[in-house]
Amino acid sequence: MSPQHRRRRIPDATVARLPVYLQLLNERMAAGVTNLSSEDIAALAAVNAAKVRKDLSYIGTYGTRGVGYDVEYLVYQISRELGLDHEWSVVIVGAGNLGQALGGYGGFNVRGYPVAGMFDIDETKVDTVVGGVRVKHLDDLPKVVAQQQVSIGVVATPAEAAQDAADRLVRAGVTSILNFASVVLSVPLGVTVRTVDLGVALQILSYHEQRRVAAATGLRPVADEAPSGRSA
Amino acid sequence: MSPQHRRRRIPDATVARLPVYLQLLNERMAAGVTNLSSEDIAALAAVNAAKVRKDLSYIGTYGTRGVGYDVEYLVYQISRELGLDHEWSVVIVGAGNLGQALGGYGGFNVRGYPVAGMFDIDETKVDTVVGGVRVKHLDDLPKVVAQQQVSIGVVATPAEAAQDAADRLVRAGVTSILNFASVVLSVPLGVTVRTVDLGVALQILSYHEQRRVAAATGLRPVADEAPSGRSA
DNA sequence: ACGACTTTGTGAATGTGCGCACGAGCGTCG
DNA sequence: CGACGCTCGTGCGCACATTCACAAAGTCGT
Repeated sequence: MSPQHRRRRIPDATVARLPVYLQLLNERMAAGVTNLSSEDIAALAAVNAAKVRKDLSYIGTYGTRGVGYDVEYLVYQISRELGLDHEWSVVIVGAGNLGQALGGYGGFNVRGYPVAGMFDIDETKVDTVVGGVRVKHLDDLPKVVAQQQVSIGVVATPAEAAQDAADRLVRAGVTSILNFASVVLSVPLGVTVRTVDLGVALQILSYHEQRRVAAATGLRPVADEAPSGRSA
Repeated sequence: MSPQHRRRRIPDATVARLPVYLQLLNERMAAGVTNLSSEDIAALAAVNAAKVRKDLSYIGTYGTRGVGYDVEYLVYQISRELGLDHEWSVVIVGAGNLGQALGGYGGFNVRGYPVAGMFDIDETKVDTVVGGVRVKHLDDLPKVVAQQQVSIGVVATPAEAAQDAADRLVRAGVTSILNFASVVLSVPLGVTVRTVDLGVALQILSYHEQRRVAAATGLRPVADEAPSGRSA
């Protein structure tokens, strides 16, 4: 009835998939496709069609029965839901190996996340230029965050320095942190942290490898039941 | 209890947390701590204590009631369960910005994932040296994978080349893929893929930011403007 | 040696997400 | 203009995940 469909809480699992849909919809749109069914999207995203429909239903009713979804309109709606209708400046803390790669990546700007500043505590790195951005001293962080209305911070420091970096970001007013260090950051309530840890990802993979090896060498009686192979 | 505790299927959610526990246990061990209770671990990992106990119960009963867990023994058990009792060679496909950062990162070797080779299709990149590894042509991939028994591959190519890279990895015999490209890779059953997408991570964060702003400005159902938002 | 205290391990309850299956709407064709 | 076919939106049951709550099992002090 009422369009308060919006603001209804969207499940985390769905929020995690929306960017994936958005990505592939953009790609198909660039290829000239104007309409896609939930089955089509499901195939492209390697998920269940019902899941696609349910996910999309959370952001509103934008499909046409008997036809499918208008790609352009859907892209617009998902983008708006994800807050991509304007740019979100980010600051990067840590100008080491990873920080430099991120700064030079370029993917930030393209996707609507311009790098408002890059910071390091190491004097020898300050004033070097990475990806068109000059590295500033960490003490200048609060000024930049305040002036450029930055709400997202990226932690690209070594593990030892990550908590301090996070503290400084929070104190400066950042409310979302993307953390690349192998540490569990402690932040006050109301601040969102997402950790992307290479080591964790590899260890999850090696767990599966390990099981595969164990299964192949057939050493456990209890092991294999369902032949339903899991994969992505 | 019984030794067949092992090989029981461990829930995905638990597998994703074990590396985090392992990380912090290692850190505390280095700091000289020999024993930790589930409460302690829970505090360090920012999760519920009951969850810690249940997670650990999946890999066996290694705690002592009234005391807690012996850190060293627990580290050993988790490591073994994750397949970290031996090294897993990895190959990296794509020697661009990201590939170079990964190769030079060093984190691979330290954590037991030595880089067996780095590959690119671009002739100008072949034979350059990155992080102590010489880049080889992608055509040499099968040889290296076979000779060094590599089972984990890293895709660090641009999105357009990612599927081809994955296909080559699979054909060469790799069964686990860590994908950094913004694409949903299609692989045969039995191959595990984990995608780490910077764009997705940022978009999840900006979704939360977006909600925060909407909440702060008083729940406008449709806000086509970006108001200046601040939060506590 | 025993009772008080601590902390684990786990059954049961609750919460969250997934996928089937089907009704509801839209377009199309006869 | 009505019947048919396609595809969306969603209610429902199932499986997985999280949290609670407590007995079991150990330690420690006296």
